[in-house]
Amino acid sequence: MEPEGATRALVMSDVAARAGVSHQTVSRVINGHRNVAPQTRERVERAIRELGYRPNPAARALVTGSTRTIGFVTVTINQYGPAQTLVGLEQAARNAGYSLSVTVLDEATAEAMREAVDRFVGQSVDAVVALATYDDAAEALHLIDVPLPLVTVQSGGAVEEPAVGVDQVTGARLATRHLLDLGHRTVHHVTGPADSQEARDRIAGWRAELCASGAPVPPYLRGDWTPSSGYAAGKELAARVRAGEEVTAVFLANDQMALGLLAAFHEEGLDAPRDVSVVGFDDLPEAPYFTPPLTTVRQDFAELGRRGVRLVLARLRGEELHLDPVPPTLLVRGSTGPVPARALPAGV
Amino acid sequence: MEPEGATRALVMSDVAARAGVSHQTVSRVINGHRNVAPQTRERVERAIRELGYRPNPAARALVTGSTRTIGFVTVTINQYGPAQTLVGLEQAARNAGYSLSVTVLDEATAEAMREAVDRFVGQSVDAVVALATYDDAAEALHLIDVPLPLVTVQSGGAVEEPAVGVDQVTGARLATRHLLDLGHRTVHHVTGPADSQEARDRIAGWRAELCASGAPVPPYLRGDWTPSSGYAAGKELAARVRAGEEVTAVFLANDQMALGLLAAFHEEGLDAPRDVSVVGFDDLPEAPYFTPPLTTVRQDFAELGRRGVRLVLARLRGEELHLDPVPPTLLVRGSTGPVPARALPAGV
DNA sequence: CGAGCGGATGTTAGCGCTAACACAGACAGG
DNA sequence: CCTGTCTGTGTTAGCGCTAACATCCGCTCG
Repeated sequence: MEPEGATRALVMSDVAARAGVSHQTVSRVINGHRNVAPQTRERVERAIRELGYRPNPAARALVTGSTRTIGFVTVTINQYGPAQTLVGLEQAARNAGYSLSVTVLDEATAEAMREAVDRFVGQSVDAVVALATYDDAAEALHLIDVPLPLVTVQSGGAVEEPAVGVDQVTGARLATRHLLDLGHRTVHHVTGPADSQEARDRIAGWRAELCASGAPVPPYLRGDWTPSSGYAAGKELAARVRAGEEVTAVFLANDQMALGLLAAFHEEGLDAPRDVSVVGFDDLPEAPYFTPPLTTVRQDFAELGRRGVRLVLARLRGEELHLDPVPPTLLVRGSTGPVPARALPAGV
Repeated sequence: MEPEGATRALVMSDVAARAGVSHQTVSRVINGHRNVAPQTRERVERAIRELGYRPNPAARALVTGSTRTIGFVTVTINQYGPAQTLVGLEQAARNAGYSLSVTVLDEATAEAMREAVDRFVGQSVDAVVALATYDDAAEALHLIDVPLPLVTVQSGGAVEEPAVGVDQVTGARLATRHLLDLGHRTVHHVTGPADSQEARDRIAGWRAELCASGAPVPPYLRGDWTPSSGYAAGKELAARVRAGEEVTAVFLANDQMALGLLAAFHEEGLDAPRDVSVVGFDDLPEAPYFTPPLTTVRQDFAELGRRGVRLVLARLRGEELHLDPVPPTLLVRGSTGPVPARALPAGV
C-alpha cells in the first residue's frame, strides 16, 4: 500500500506499471481505442480501478486542444427562466461529458457581453451558450467574431446565428385568443422593456391576434419585467376603469408584472376575474398561488437549455442543425373569466 | 500581417520572436515577475497586445497544477436563494481571477452529492463550494474526503468544516418577536422538510422566542418549501380557526409557503392581517407584491456566495478563516398587524 | 514457403507553458 | 584590480498526456 495522505502523483505510467503494459496502452484503454486485446484491456481497467487513477484533464486538453467545457453567459440568473435554462443546460452538458462554466453579466451591456465571451475564449472553452434577451447584449453577440461555436438562447428576433428559442409570438397569440374567446371586446397589454426582443415579439403576437379578430388595438403600457412596474400599470389601468374606460382584459408580458398588477387592482377594489381578466407569461412555480391563481403561458426553459447543448454539440461536430422554436402552452387558471357585467351591453 | 482565418497557432514564442526576447522573458512579463527591465517589459507587452496573444490555460494548468477554477454544487438553482448565491459566488470568483464551474444535482441524495464532488475532483478544480441544505447531501459533504478545499454554504447545524451561513435562529426569533410584540398570544409555525437543517434552525428560533416570552408553543405544521404545501397548511389552519381555535399569527419557514397559505386563507375568507398575521422568510423579490405585501425575514444570499469565495481563497492560501453567520433582517410589510378583535378578551 | 498484411503493443516526439539553473554584465567592497 | 553579489536574460528540462511511427508477431496467400 502507498502512503495515504501526501502527494497524489498518480499518473498514467503508474497504472501502466501495475498492469504491466506501456502508458500508451493505458491511454488506448481509457480512450476506448480498438486494437487492444480484451485481456489487456481488462488488466488495465483493473489497475485503474485499484489505483483510483483519473487522467489529468489539463494534460489532455493541452494535447487534444479541447477542454470539454461549455461556457454559459447570462444577464440574470436569479430569475426563474434563466435559472431553469441553466439547469437544462448543465444536465445536458454533463450527459454529453462536458462541464459548464458560468458567467453572470454585471450589466446588460454590449461591452459586458463582449468581455464575458472573451473571457471564455481565454479560458479556452469549447463553445459558448449565451442567454441575452436585451438588444444590446444580443447585438454584441452577432458582432462578436469568435473562433468557436457560439449559440444564442432566446435572443429572439432576426437571428441568423444558431439559436434556440420559444415561439413568443404564438405564446402571446394564445393568451390574447383565450381572452377574446371569453368574450372580451379587446385585450390590454403590459409589455416589457423596449430593448427586449422577447417583449417586442409578445407585442407582435398580441397585436396580430387582435387584428385577426378585428378587435381594436389599444396602446400598450410599458413595464420592465418587475412586479413594481406591473403594480404601476395596475394603478394606471384601475384609474382608467374608474374613469369609465372599458378595460376588461389584460395580458402582461410576464408573471411578475401580473403579480404587481393584481396587487394594485386589489388595492383599488378591482378583483380578477370578476372585474378584469388577467393573463401572464412564463408560468412561475408561484403562479398557481397568486390571488387569484394566474392564467399564463408556459415556456419550457429547461428544454431551451437542452436544445442549446444539442446545437453546440452539432456545431462541434461541424454539422448544421436547425431547431424550430419551442411551442409555448396556455394554462388556464382562475384569473380569467367572462366579461364583467359593467361592460356588457345594457339590458343584458 | 498574418493570414486571418485559419489556425490560431499563436504561442508564447511568437510573442518572444516579435519582442526579440526569449519565451521565458515573455512568461516572466505575463506572470508579473520582478527582474524584468522596464524597457523589455514594455516591448513584450506591446508584442502581446499587437498579436492578441493569450496564454494557453491548459499548458499553464499542466505545469502549475492549478486550473484557477472553483466548482459549485447545488441541489436546486431555480429558486431565488441558490440562484442569488450563485451570482455572488461567480462575481467574487471572477474578481479573484477564478472561473466557476457549476453542477446542479438531479436529486438531493448523498450519492448524487458524492458523485458531483467527485466529478469536480476529476475535473481538477482548485476548490469546491457546496450548497446543501438537506441532511443527506450535507452529511455526504462531511464524510467526503477530498484532496482539495471544500466549503459548505448554509448547510447549517453542527458544522465543523469551513462553512458560511445566515443565522437562521436569529431570523426566526426576529419574526416571532415581531408577532409577539404586536400582541399575539402565540405564533403558529409552518416548517420545511424534516431533513432540512435550515428548517430545524427556524423551528429552534421560533420556539426559543416563544419560550423566552412565556408564550405557549403550539405544534408546528409540516411543509416542504413549496407554495402548495403552504396552501395545505393554510387550509388546515383556516379550518382550525373556524373550529374556534385561536390562530392569529403564523410564521412560515419561507415566502413561497407563505404565498400558498395566503391563497388558502383568501379562499377561506380569512384576510391578512385583519384575521391573521403572516410572516415569511427569504424576502423574494415578489414578496412586496403578495396580497397583502408580505412581512418577511431577508437573507443576503449573494453575500453568502461572496463569503464562500473568501473562505475558499483563504484555504487555498493555507489560512484558517472563520466567518460569523450573516445576520438576517426583518422587513415589516402589510401582512402583519394587531390581534384581531375576535381573539381579544371579551369586552374590549 | 517467403512475401505481405494487419492486429497488438512499445517508443518517440511533442502540445505550450513555468521552474530551475546557467550565464553574462554591472557594480560594490576589500 | 580581483572577487562577490546582484540584476537581467537565455537555456534546459519537464508537467501528463495523445498522436504518429516503429516493431513484433501470427497469419493468409500467391
